[in-house]
Amino acid sequence: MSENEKLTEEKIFEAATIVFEEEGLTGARMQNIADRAGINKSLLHYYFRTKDHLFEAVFTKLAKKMFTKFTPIFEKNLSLEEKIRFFFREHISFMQQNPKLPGFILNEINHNPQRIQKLIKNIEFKNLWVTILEQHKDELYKYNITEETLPQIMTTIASLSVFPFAAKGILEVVFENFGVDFDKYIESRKEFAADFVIKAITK
Amino acid sequence: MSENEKLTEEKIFEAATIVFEEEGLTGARMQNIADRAGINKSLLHYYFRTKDHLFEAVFTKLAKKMFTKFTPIFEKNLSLEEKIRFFFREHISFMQQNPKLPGFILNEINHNPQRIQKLIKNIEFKNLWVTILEQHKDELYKYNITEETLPQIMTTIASLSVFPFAAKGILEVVFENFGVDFDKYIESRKEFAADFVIKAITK
DNA sequence: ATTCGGTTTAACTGAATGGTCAAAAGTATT
DNA sequence: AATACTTTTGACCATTCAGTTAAACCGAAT
Repeated sequence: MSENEKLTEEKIFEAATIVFEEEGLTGARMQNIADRAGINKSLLHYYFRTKDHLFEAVFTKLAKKMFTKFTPIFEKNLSLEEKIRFFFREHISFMQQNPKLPGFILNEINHNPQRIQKLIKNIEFKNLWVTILEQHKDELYKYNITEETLPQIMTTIASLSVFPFAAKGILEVVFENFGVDFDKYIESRKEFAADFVIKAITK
Repeated sequence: MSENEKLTEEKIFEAATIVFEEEGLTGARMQNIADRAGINKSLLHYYFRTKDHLFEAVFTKLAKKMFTKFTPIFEKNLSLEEKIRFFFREHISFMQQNPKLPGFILNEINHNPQRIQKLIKNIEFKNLWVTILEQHKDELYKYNITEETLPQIMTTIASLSVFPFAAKGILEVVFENFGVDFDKYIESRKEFAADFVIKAITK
């Protein structure tokens, strides 16, 4: 039954997502995934032939989910400052709901960098830069942004948003000693990071 | 012979460091480590009884190496601005020589957060804050730093320094599309990050 | 009711892997 | 040179794990 089939596949996918995020590709066990999905291990191999197939499916979906969160900024009709604020709000909110995603993706890509090539090969980077340049010609001059500093600024923005989640395991423990609550810290980071960047790039 | 013993143990340690950094705890194979060290697999177990022992030894050493790079700032007799510049120069230089370390440590801690507790339990965080407060009382007022914003600023500084290495696998591929060289990017980041932070916190 | 497609299960396989053991090789001590 | 010790090795073991197989199950079409 196709109805049923989608259901099992969905169950497997969800279970695999949890286990892979938690244990990584090498640490994940097919038996563990099967147990979580409430099915037999053979059924895993019936739906996804090998562990690598299953991982590839899960990883691709999650990575796309993550990276597509970066792109809508280029489409919106907002000022640069508004875009920066919009990005931090949206991106951090997304990660609040998927806190293990950043660490998982960073780790798996570091471990196997070829993986990313498939994901971003269909992005036109030249166009992307041209788009920004056209949309914000005047603003780029108003701020300290040149073709030279753009990579620094882009990675800085990504840093401020992603790092707290990638380092969650450390920060939670360190914060405990300072009496800081991680969730509140994250909540206030949406605005702090935006303010910080805007302040830094304003002439 | 103790001379020889140190040598083999050192060889094992170096081999294990490379393999663990590359493959992680779960992905690393004892046979692989033995091969790289040019010794028999049994000898691994003679020096470090189990895989976990060996990992614990390697991880602890690397993590200490990493975290101690954060502390000397608190001892130096420099202005806050000088300290920030000093930190980015030193910390990024250190990671240039150990580019896989950040990703490795972040990942292993996320996977097993208890690990970090052992490492930082002997750091007195209350003292640390008092130290900063006393050393830079006037400066903290001069800049936009309060006890409220300190966690945000500390993690921001860490972000800017660590993230490019934690995301190395992604950035290298993305940069390629922009014609940017990762090593040059890192080199210029030492100054950029310092400028960026100082600009942002200056009233 | 029977056949037929897809689905699910239990039992199994073979390779990989962490770890052990007893013997060999090497070194220091007397 | 004999003894006692540590270091190194190769063969071996038990377990874990991804993946296979053949049979049972189940709902629908004939």
